[in-house]
Amino acid sequence: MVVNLKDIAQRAGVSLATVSNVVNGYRPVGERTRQRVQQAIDELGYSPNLGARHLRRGRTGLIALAIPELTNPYFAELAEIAISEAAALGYTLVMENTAADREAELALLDGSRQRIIDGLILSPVRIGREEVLARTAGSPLVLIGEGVYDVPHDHIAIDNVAASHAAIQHLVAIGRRRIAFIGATPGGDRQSAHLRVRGYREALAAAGLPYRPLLVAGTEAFGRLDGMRAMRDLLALGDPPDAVFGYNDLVAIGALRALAEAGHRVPEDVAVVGIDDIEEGRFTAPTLTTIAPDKREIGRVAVRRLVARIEGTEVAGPLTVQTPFRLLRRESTGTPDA
Amino acid sequence: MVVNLKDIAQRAGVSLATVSNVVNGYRPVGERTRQRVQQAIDELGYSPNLGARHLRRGRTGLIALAIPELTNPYFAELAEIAISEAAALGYTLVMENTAADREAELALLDGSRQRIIDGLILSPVRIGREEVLARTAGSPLVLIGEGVYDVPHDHIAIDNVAASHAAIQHLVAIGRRRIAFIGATPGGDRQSAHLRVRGYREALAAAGLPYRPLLVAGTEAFGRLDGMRAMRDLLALGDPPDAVFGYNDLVAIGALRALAEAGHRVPEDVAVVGIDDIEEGRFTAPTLTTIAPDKREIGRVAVRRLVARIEGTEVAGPLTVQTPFRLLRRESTGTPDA
DNA sequence: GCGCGGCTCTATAACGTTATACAGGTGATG
DNA sequence: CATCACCTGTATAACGTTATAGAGCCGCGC
Repeated sequence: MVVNLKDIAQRAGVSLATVSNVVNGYRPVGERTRQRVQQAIDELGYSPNLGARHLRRGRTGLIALAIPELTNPYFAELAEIAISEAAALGYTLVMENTAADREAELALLDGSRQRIIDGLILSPVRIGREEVLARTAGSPLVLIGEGVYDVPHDHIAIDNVAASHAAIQHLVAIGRRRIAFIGATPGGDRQSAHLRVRGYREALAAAGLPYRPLLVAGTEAFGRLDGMRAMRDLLALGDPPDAVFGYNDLVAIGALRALAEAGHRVPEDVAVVGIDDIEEGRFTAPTLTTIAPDKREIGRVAVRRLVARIEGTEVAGPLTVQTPFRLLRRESTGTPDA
Repeated sequence: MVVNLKDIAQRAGVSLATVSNVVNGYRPVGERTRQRVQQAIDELGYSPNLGARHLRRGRTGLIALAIPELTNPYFAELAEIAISEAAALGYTLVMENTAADREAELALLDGSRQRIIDGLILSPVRIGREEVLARTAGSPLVLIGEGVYDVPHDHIAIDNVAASHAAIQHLVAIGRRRIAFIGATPGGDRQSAHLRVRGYREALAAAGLPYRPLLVAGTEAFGRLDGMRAMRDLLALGDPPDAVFGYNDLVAIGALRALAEAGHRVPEDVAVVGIDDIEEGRFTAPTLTTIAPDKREIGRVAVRRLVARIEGTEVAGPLTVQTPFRLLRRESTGTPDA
């Protein structure tokens, strides 16, 4: 049997409204009656019907986290953090899988889906500034990752150019000169790829190294398979690279596999660096040097900002938050950290 | 502005109830009026308020998938499948992370959480038959994975004993004699570990090989780190194994890492097999032989069964469904499939 | 011509909650 | 002693939907 407010009210001999006030403290209740009501709640085991509450309040208590692929460990780790953070704030997080599909992202931005969620955390991949600005749905939106949008929404991300720059700088520091990049997008439609290429070029220039277009490999997607294929192509060049920087850890891990298959030693012949610090990279042979974003920070700030917007709480700080990152040196660049 | 049934009714010049009937076809509506209403819906862009609908219907349209860890790629892949299957059936799937915690699993089984979801798909880890039977919450429950429960709920899983047996059989077939198992639980509290050890012992016996307790390594959890540590311990034995079967792919991948660090060749010195067929295993060096469960089938059947129970539809077949699996031979056992 | 069944559509009462307006009682104040 | 403000608690109207009961209309059969 399901217990509702009316049952409690009868049991405690008070009105419906009083019970409601005890439950959510909207208005003060005398100490004696409060105790009687509380006792009735405990005895009957009441928990509010969220559907009804949400109908009345106009909110559902649900927020969505939309990511391009759950099977990318980076996003799985991020989701795990966001789920627990949301739960701590009294919200339930539902995952949306956009599959890096433009239509899916657009549908989320102003779709009917919105009727059920109070707010959306979106990791956009295929859409840009215009699409975000054209958004009609009223519920709060927080963007994570990717590029620079300059839109009236919170945006949490690392500085992609600086992160890429740091990775290349490290490769230069260990003496590499022919450094390749895997994971540029032909059409330039993934902003973060564009930014990471920019950091790559800036770092090369800063080190006085030439920019060789042949060493920049485009990929269709950003998984292990893409990295492996691109690495094979690079190895087929007359003068192959002595280092590779992957768009993310998955791509870099695919490159590791291609290098192993072709009999090249890592890092002696080719050094490899990725981005994301997924756990997998701590167990590859060799272990993978990577740029580690602060996933916990990203997940927490994104959820907190969103909830603050939903509840109309004051939010401190600028719209765009750049979260810190650091370089983790492992075997794939030959110089593991202590 | 948010459009509701009343707006549509006014616009189309019909009653509220008629619009509702057009929307969800509860009762027949004349062709002419249906068209007028449909046109109004299209023009004003109506989508139902799910909170209100759910309050009225007594259902929320939400189902939960509770798994021990989202960062295990096996579960991430499974979740991706379940999410899309649920969406296809008109349900929204929310993820619950039990973190392999007994209290969390119990709370899900009969907790207040239930008020918001219509049904639960649970991958139990720390609870057994009694706890499931003691469940008080009324909403449907579907179990996935793990052991044999014999409870009045649908249960989707592979035959763990047979799967384990098949893996060992393969190792025997390629000539291995000292076969270790990594991922037994000391207390025996994870049922599937128990079953996989049983399959291991049965296969050894069938091959006329002795059961050596020293070659069965327990682990705290079932991640890469656990596998790595256990493998190190096995290598420290006076007479190390010539093959290893991991509780899952993650454990096996940890073992691969330990073997590489210690300078052992795989598969020449030690062959390695896992279970789960996570994508990662197709890119390790060497690639990982594994038992591949049919994840798509598991995810689909679990969601469909649950939805059928929720909606009171007739369900064919027995409560316990054993989904198929197959052995994928890769480099870590030296005999890749064609 | 009248009654009756069948077909559309309408009016309305829930579902369980929260917020508003109001009522009753008490203590302080003029 | 009357008045007023305050504090607790109550009655009730929403929120947007669906399901039930019933009303109007038309055609058919006697």
